[in-house]
Amino acid sequence: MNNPMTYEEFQEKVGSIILTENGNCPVTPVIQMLQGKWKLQIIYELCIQSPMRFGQLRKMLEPITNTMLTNALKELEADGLVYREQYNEIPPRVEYSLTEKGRDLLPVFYAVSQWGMKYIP
Amino acid sequence: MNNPMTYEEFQEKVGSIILTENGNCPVTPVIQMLQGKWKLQIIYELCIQSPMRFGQLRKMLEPITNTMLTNALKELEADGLVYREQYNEIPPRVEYSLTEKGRDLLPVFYAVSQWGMKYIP
DNA sequence: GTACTTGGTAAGAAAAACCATACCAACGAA
DNA sequence: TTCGTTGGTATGGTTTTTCTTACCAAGTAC
Repeated sequence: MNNPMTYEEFQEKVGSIILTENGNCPVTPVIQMLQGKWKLQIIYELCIQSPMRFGQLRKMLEPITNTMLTNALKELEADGLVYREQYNEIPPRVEYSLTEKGRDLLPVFYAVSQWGMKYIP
Repeated sequence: MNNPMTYEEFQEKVGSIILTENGNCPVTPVIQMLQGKWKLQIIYELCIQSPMRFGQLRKMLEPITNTMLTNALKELEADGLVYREQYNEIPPRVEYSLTEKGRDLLPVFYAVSQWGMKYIP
């Protein structure tokens, strides 16, 4: 991918890669899953350190609010990207980590960061 | 990436890949650039066929409105992903195509679609 | 018994994204 | 002269997302 492709080469790759057999785009639902102001940053923090407590995450993501962090984590958990472990202690302790499904996004991040390093100044 | 990594292996990859020298995340701005209900679909259509006229795109993306298509295309053009060529004819003719920068997103789409094919039922 | 801790909830306001509808300019065809 | 064409713009309304603020439960330290 370092030499610019011809348009014909590009077309060929697109046809075999982006389209699945039934003609649906598998990219859109993934991007939708990662949408929202905080989700990527949460995943990013959990890449760097895992597990992390709720309060730890909140401090890293300042100025995120409880509400937003809770909602984003719930959705990430519902999508199977994040695992939540609750300990029966007082004051409460809850730890979040990436699942294998979440960690498998690494090649995506790799591709994006390659692009970003080329094009983002 | 077909065999699950250990967490240590994962950490190592993250450290060398996702972080740029200055410590900023290059993933977030890319995802932000692709956010919005229509942008990915526009890029997708332009992958399949390029160049495309405004009206052609609108028909492919039905039920998109003029306003939304115009806005999305403007932003994609401002981000350098889409090229707009206007011809001095009546009735007007305007053609849109992907730039090299836009086409270079292909590895990203590839990585995403690999993930999607593994995890999206 | 009072204050402090953590990991949240609840309710409503503000902001952003999105949509519906109407309109326009300029030329060619009828 | 009127209609149809294309690629938009303008305006205002609805819906979705995000933010603000206040509150809670249950222990522990003082």
